[in-house]
Amino acid sequence: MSICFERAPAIVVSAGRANLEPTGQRRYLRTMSLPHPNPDQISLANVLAVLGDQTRLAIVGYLARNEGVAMSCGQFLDFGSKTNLSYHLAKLREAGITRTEVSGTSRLISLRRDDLDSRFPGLLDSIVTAARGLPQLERLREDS
Amino acid sequence: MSICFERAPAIVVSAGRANLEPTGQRRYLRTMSLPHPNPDQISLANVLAVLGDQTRLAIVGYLARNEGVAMSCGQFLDFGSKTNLSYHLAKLREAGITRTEVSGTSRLISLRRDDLDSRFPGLLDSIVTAARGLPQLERLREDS
DNA sequence: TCAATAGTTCAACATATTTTGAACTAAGGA
DNA sequence: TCCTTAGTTCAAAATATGTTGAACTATTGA
Repeated sequence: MSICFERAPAIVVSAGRANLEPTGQRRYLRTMSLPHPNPDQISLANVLAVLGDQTRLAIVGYLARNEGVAMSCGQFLDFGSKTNLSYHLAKLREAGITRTEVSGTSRLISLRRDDLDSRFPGLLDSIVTAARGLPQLERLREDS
Repeated sequence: MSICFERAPAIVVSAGRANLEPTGQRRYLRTMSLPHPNPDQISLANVLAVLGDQTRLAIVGYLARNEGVAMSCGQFLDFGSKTNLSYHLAKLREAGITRTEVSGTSRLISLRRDDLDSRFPGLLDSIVTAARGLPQLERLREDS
């Protein structure tokens, strides 16, 4: 069991059926880096919207409490199902909140602290601090 | 034209048809204060989710830039239609972000700065500061 | 080379959020 | 008393978001 490949970027061939090779095969983008927004493309409203979700807020809290430790997707399995987690982690990456690096068969997730701090000073810290008093990992499921 | 009465609290009589007197008449709650969450009921995830919307973020930015000035709902008409604004202002109030006071036929909206600051230190300031560089009032419509 | 592992994608469904206009109410002023 | 003003409510439609399982792929290790 594992999770966290995340959605490949939409090299759309025909709407709704992305990443298909001419042969009809899917094309995964494991070896290339996943799309991350540039710092100036990170939108405040989007960051807030993405963090306005129990699951994602808990994930970010967990990342903050373990900053510096390499986190692979599998470590988040308590937060949801494999598929669902893949979805949430993609949201976090696409919003510019996390960075995802490829490392062998797994991926390493980290907070984009520097980018967030310089773009929205104090925001991440105030959120992470406020989130400390919140349900974490084990208590997440039944609370929400 | 005007806006901002906000949804009356659900003194539910039968689901989906709230605030009906036995006579079948609607009951508005103009003269009583509208329901606001207690400080300890303000949820971080909810605050973020509610602010993760262009319109509401712009409203809060506007309130922050005019703190101390009494703001009636009508002043926000540039942010949306009467009905729609009523909806967004209710969301802000229900999340504990704003306070709504009755004053004659209109209502005065203000930020719950003290409550937010003590519950989530630094959060409001970092958001408002970050929002300063964002589209405001006039530019809001075409941007989003 | 082959199996196992890690994670993604798709499609379908479920649910929640936004947006509208028409109908409405409550207070205040003429 | 009646009109105007300010704002709410409802119901319906449009849209967006979150959740699932089955099918899939890429890399690694045996």
